[in-house]
Amino acid sequence: MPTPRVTLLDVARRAGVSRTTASFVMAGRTDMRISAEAEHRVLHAARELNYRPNLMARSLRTKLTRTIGLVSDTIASEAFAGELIRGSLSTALLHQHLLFVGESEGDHTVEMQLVQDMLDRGVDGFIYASMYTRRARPPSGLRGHRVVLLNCVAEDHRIPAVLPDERDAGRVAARLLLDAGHRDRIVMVGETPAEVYAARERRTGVEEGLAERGVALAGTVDCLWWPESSYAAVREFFAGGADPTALICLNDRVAFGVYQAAAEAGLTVPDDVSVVSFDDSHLASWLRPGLTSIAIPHFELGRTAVELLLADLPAHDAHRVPMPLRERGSVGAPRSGPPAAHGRSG
Amino acid sequence: MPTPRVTLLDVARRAGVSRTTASFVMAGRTDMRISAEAEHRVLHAARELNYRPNLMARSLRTKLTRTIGLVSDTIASEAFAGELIRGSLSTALLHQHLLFVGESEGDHTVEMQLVQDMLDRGVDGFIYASMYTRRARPPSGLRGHRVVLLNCVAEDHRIPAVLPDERDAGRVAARLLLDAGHRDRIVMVGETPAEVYAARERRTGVEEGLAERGVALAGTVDCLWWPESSYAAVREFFAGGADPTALICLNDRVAFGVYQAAAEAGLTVPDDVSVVSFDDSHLASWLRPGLTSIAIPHFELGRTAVELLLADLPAHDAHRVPMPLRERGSVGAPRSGPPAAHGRSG
DNA sequence: CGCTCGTGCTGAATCGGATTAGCTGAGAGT
DNA sequence: ACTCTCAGCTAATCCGATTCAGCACGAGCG
Repeated sequence: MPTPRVTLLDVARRAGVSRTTASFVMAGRTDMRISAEAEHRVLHAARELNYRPNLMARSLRTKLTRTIGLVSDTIASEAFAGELIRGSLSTALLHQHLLFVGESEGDHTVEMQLVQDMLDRGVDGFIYASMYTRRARPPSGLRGHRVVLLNCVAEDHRIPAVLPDERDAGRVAARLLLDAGHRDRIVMVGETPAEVYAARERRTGVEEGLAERGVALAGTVDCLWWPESSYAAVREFFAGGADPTALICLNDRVAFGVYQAAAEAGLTVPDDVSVVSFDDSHLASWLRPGLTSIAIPHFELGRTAVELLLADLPAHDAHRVPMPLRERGSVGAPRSGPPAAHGRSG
Repeated sequence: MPTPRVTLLDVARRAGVSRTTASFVMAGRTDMRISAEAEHRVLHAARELNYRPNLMARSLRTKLTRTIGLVSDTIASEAFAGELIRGSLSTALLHQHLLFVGESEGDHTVEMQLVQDMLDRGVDGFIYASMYTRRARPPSGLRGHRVVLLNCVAEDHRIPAVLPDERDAGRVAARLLLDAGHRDRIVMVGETPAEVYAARERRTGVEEGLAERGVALAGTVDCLWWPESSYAAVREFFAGGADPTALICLNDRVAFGVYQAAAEAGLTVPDDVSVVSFDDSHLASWLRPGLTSIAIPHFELGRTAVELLLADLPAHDAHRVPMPLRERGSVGAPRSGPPAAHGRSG
């Protein structure tokens, strides 16, 4: 039954009051005096008729739609995008909001069209999300509207942003190893170009975490953030006689390569060498032993962005979301004595 | 600059015509006579003022919002969900529509709330999507509204549905092997419970495809759709002296297990045994040799659902989307002579 | 007894478009 | 000269809420 929609007038008539009165009761407003009697009649009638306000009509008047636009560069490519959307979505729903989702695929024209289309539909605000943390230039159409950046920061820092707290994650990784007993044979694996936020922050965090207890990195293995690259670099590192007790990998793919190189060098994780990493991708749970990794909190990022948007907080620099440590089996105590001889022969 | 919105009245005034005339020009309607002169003035004014119609106001009158609700059970868990959304999204955008995205996580209450919230915002139609093909009971709130089912079918078959053409995919797999020269030593791997749509259809398709050329399956290896299960079952199969030239795996994870079992039996893919599979997940491209697999067309499924919804086609049984064959290196000609001896010793 | 005041409520305007009904002035037909 | 079209436009209404500006009535007060 495609029921003809019940309007406020229907409710008012049934309750024997004016539309105005019905409206005030439904809005729960107390600044206008309504008798308990009338209020009850209206609520009763609304329930009986199964009244649902027409949000388009309301929006026309109030300029509010209880609707948020999520504009991102990529939805499909990375598996975790789903979690990010899910976090935003469920939080929006909690606040009686709905989410328009749009993806630009990096195309600036598409992005502008999306923003326009959403504005035409009167979204109350925007979440402008990037799938990897970067410096971004949100489209000009967003100026003058409520916006929260997700996983990116604007050039002028005038827009509130939600970011994973990469620096703290670095500190956590450092402390984890220190607590396990490692000290001056901790090495970092992976390049850290200054313009890559996650790289810079993670490294800084690690160094800070170690410095807190008077320790410094024993060295760095420079390589791309891919298994092949880290495998090759770390194999050479071992071959050159290096003898770390722990390796901090800048992401799970790097750690994957490190596992391969360690196995080839006859080293066991974590007995001979401990490994800790960042991202907590699926890979981390697939590896043997399970890789201890510090997760990117995708769901929380989405949740926080929506909370921030709806709370309309002032734009301080950035809101950082803690990155949770997922401990598996790749970190242990360092070998106590001097290192056992090792090599390809075993 | 949070520009105060330009209204139709502003445009009309600037063009020196009435709101009515401006409205007709903007709507591009020809059933009302407007001089070329007036039309030009209106269009010019609209452009000058950068006029954008207020869609809430329009919707209030027309009951159309150019908005679609996508309600699904799961967004995050499966990686391919992104592609499905992306297909729907880009197609909607092409038709000047926007997409509300909602996920129920299987919770019926959440699902109902989502549908209500979307209806309150006047969506023109729904896409009710499932992340794996199944029989579904769309919530009662959808009754009387335009709906397309995506990746699921309703019990009463009264709602148009979009499904991957699994049966045709089965035929394609069969023909691929026949064309490569295989005939009566083709074996299927994976269980096919009647209630699992993909299983039933894929098997039927394979049998049809073979039957077209007078061939029948040489046998079936029964196992779950997971690597461990197929590995164990196929290993036993080989150990029992079975000697297939080709294996049709019911998905890529099954094929993964088959690769392992084949390697262990000293069989090379595709020289000793050809393998073809379904899904075309990432796994297929990761395996060596690359796995020839028949893809689930996620993007196309999303696209087709939106097209169907907007075209308002009558509900015939189901709209089937072709599953494209992705050829890699796992299918070759069968060994010509009698099978070489083989076993664990190679 | 008339006047103010507070309570409880209502009529009408408003938001920005779409749409219906009708008005005007020029040229054609008789 | 007098209707009759018809092209070309406009006034008015509607969609369904929110909200401003009162209005009636009874109690309290001097």
